[in-house]
Amino acid sequence: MTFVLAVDDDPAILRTLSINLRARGYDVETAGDGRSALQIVDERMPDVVILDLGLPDLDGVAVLKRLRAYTKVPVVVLSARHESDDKVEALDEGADDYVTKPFDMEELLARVRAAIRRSGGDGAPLVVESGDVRLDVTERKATRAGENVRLTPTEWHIVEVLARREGRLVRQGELLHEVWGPAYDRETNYLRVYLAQIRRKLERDPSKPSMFITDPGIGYRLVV
Amino acid sequence: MTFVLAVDDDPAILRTLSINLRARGYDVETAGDGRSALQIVDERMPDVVILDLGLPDLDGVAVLKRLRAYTKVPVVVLSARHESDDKVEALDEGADDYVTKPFDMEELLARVRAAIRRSGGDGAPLVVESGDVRLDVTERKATRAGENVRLTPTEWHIVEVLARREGRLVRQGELLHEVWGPAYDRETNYLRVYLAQIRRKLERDPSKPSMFITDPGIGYRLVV
DNA sequence: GCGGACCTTGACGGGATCTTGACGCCCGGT
DNA sequence: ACCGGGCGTCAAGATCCCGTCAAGGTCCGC
Repeated sequence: MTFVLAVDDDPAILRTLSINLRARGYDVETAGDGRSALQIVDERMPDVVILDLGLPDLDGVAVLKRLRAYTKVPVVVLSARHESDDKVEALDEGADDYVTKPFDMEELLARVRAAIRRSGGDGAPLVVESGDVRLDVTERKATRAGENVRLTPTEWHIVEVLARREGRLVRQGELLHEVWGPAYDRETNYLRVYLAQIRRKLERDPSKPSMFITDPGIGYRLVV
Repeated sequence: MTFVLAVDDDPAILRTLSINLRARGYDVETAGDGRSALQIVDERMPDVVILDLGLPDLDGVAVLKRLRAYTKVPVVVLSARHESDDKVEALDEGADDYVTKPFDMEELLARVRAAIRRSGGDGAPLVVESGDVRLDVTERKATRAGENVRLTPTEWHIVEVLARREGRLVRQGELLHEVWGPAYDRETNYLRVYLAQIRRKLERDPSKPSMFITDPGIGYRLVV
């Protein structure tokens, strides 16, 4: 279910958006101010955000900035006609598209669809190579000396997190949160088990890892 | 993916068009008035436009004129029976074909296909061959060892999505969104059922698929 | 309104995958 | 030398996911 977050201070608009989006089969949540919007994003990353620029607490642009600090979720901005400065600023800050109020619902829906399509499309394909090992993360294809190697979903998930920060340290807690969810903090044995499996499949000498390096007491890193 | 823009002021007709076109594997966007139609064309040139002549804001002919000012995108015009003047005028303005309301869906689809074909299509026709199996996606023709094989619309839709990304991974969610709509995310049993049917019809040994490969927990891919 | 093709939905067995606990090793601190 | 924390390894049981089948249900043409 595609999950849409709509943010506006006008309950009537939220209602209209909600009804129309739900009628098209989207899962919708609404927020009346920036604070709760950020909270919702935090606990359940939407597939797209519809963001009004005029909010009671935080400025819409401020919300966008905060979002962009840690996610690339597509954002379609709503702006009243006279707020053209804000609009430009919002696009600069990484909004994906904008619609001016009063807006035509069909147009908004079209732009939402377009935003989802673009984001679901090709993010930069993520490929890591080291020695005779090749990891195509977006395609979920791993080869070693030309041979296909099968990784399980969880193994891929871990590899993906490490690959996205290739060379940099990823703390144990971050890995656990990312792969198993925020409730997991101390189950470092999961990491031990899976890193061992990954190494067994990919490392030349699994007992002397050259790609998947342990930083004892801190975390792991993927070096090429 | 061939991209169709449907323009009509009647939401019911848009819905019907949308459903039928999507079911045939087209990517569809809709517009309820001339202004948003032009906007969509502006941001993402369609491969064909279905244009109703009776629109709330701009006249359909006016829309067509504006389109023709900068593009040769094929346009199939919809016209109510009594608007014969408009129809003639539309053809003069460069419409490629017309269909009178109430229209037969199959006829409209045929004319849409014809318009796309005349315009040179959206690129090379999509054909996949593997072993003794041949899949002509654009023509909706499947053969196996020379024998015709019948695929249902939904089966074709799935095959098309996989064929357009031949060799690459298509995630379960993408397939579900593409074929069944954004509300479907967890109905992976649909995929299981249909992939089984497709394999039964096309694979040499359906229990050991060589074309329609499962990536457990992630998605499917079509390899040749 | 009848029949057939197609789609939806639930159930189930088997196999892959995940979870969990136990154990031994290395290493730094005492 | 002893001890404890952190790590790698292993294996067994639980769980999840896939392929398969079959029973309705819906839609469309005759």
